[in-house]
Amino acid sequence: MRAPTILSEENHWLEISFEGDFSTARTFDCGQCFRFGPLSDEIPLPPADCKNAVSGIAYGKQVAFADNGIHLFVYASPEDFQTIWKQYLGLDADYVQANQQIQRALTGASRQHMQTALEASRGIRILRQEPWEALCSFIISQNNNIPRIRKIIEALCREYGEQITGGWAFPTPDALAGAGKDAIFSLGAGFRASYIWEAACKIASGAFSLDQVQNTQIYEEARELLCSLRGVGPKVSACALLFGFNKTEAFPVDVWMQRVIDTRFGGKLDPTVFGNWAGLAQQYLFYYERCAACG
DNA sequence: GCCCAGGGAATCG
DNA sequence: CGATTCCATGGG
Repeated sequence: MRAPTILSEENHWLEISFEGDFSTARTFDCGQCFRFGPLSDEIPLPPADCKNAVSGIAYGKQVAFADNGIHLFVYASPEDFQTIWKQYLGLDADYVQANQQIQRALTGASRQHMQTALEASRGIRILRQEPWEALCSFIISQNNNIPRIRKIIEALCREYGEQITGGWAFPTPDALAGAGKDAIFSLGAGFRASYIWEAACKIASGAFSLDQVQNTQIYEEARELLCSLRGVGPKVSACALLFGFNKTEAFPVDVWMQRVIDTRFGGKLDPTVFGNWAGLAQQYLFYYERCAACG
């Protein structure tokens, strides 16, 4: 595949050409990340033909993204684009091939539905978030709704994250271990506070290694490692692996996805038919059901 | 197996 | 409007 290319730079906005599709709106609205929203007013507007500009904080930096349906626009330095955001957005992955694999995986009515979901979701990218942020965020996400998840995460960042231009970085495991579980509870995290704090302590002390999860190539082994943490079960581990550890074969099933499986696939859907791109297929099906199908 | 644990959103009556 | 339900996981 063709490598993404910086075409121009204006007002700190980079214009990027790349292969495949990219939808800023769908990528940042499909529930995979919690720290992006409408463009902050401290950031200059992208070129006039852009829609759906978003900004947020990841990898300890404020960043913004937009697109005009043809090219992608990134508010960042060219160096950061090459070393961080290109990978973050999955522009180095072959989504053309991924979509082909997803479309060919099924037959009959199932194949037809997958096709419909893909078209409605075209341009969603699986973001490659930081492992700790993804793990912590999806621990918080359990039995919870998105506005409240965002609120808890922002409180954690404001209280325990490093201050940077435009806000606060996601707090390190060290910082949250030092905070204590009562302090995390008092930010509104509820019963998840002890899960967050225990995970932070294990990672800060070296008793648990995120690098080991990252480097474990056998999916089931990586999943078991994560599930050894309290508060991390099948759903949370799948989300963390998909969004934070670049394990694109992860296939998170929450109540919505179970409903999709029951109503659209007769109660049976084997994620392994999508090979290493099961997680992308899951995002298409999930987004279609939650956002696109219901208008 | 069953209930419970924050709390805000969604849905119901 | 108020009341109820939802949510993913672990512990009692």
